[in-house]
Amino acid sequence: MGRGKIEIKMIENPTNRQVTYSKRRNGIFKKAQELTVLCDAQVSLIMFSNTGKFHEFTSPSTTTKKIYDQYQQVAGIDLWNTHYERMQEHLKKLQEINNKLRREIRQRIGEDLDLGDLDFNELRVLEQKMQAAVELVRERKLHVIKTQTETHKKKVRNLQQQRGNLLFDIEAKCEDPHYGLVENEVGYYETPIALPNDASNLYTYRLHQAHNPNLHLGGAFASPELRLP
Amino acid sequence: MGRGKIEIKMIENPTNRQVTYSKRRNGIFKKAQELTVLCDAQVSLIMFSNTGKFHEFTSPSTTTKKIYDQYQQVAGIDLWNTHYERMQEHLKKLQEINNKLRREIRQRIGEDLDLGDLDFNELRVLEQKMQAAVELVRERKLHVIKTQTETHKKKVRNLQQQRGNLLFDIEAKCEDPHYGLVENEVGYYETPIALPNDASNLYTYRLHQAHNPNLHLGGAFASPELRLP
DNA sequence: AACTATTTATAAGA
DNA sequence: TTCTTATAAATAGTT
Repeated sequence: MGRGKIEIKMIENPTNRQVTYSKRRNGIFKKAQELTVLCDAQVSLIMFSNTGKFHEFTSPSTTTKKIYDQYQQVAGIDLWNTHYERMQEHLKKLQEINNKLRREIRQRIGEDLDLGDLDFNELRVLEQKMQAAVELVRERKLHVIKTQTETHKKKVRNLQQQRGNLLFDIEAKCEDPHYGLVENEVGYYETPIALPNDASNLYTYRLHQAHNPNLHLGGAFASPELRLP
Repeated sequence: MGRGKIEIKMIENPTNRQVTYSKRRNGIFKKAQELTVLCDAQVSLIMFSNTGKFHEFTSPSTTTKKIYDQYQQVAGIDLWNTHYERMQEHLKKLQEINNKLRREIRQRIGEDLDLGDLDFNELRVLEQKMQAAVELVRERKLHVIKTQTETHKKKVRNLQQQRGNLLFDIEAKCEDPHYGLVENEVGYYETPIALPNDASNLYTYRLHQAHNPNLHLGGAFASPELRLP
């Protein structure tokens, strides 16, 4: 269909070839488009020229992926097999590791089913390991409780010292006639300080002592009635 | 290009449509083939008729997969993203579970790093669980060793009985003047029987006794010198 | 890219 | 479907 008939073989002249490619490509795309409309078909047409240029046509009613999925269904193959299989293998391996780990845990939990195929020696070794591990956890536990206790002791010591200082201060101020006892007490003890748990009852105790005017505190206080005028 | 010009719109008559589809499909395939040869291009042409019939053309120098791989490179998309991402997620989840399991095991092994962020109470609970598990393993161990011991005891008893029978037989045959003592011994003891571990020394012992002509066995044997002529 | 002589594709009919 | 054939469409070679 042209000025002359041509043989269907590779066009040697690159320019010619490129021109022909362009013309015929358009021709095919047009035909594909017409077929799509005329016959309500779905077409996916992908082309790469020998220079690597890419062109595609896809029927408007579909997408390249849809066509591709359909293609695979019909062809009964999975073009992604390699990739997919590699992932599947990875999944399988992880799953296996997972199961082994679970079994190990179950053994260490002492589940019958998983101890079933261990012989005496294996059980002996397992028991030793577990016992050793329990010791480690126990040590850790003791370490934690020891640390905690020490921290609390320190806090208590601290508070006791604070209390001592307070008493000292109060004593000093009682000897000064300008300071009233009550004001001083309120001023000191109504400050809302957040205290650690274990020290709170100690603090409460001090408060009671301090508020009871009938108690002698370190011999420095006396009830008003007993005071010398 | 035909007896009359046609409008490019869906052919309502199904038969007509089918015929046109068939004719034009062949036309496009021919054009695709020609383009492939003339211009050294790579073409992938996939078509589904509205009745679901599938046809494809692929340039001989390539494959559908190659074309689509190229397509994805050029288009910068991954048609398999959805699928792929789902698998990736699955992998990630498995990996996470894996890590948790490993950590649990490491805790039960007593590794410092993994006990680090447990508080006293958590450690106490863990210790209790582990101790209980050790007990289970110990019980299982004892059960196994008990079963094993009983099995061995049975075997020993069995062998002792066999020995008794043998002695009885030998005694009987010694009283029979037709049987030589030596032949009998060889006949009985050279039979290569596979014996369970713990019974082998017992057997050896019997062999020694039996081969030593100077030992009295149940009073039935006498050394040749002492034998009455 | 446009032109056009010619080849090719195909619509309609058989 | 396939063949035929009149005619539309595509395009090779040219400008």
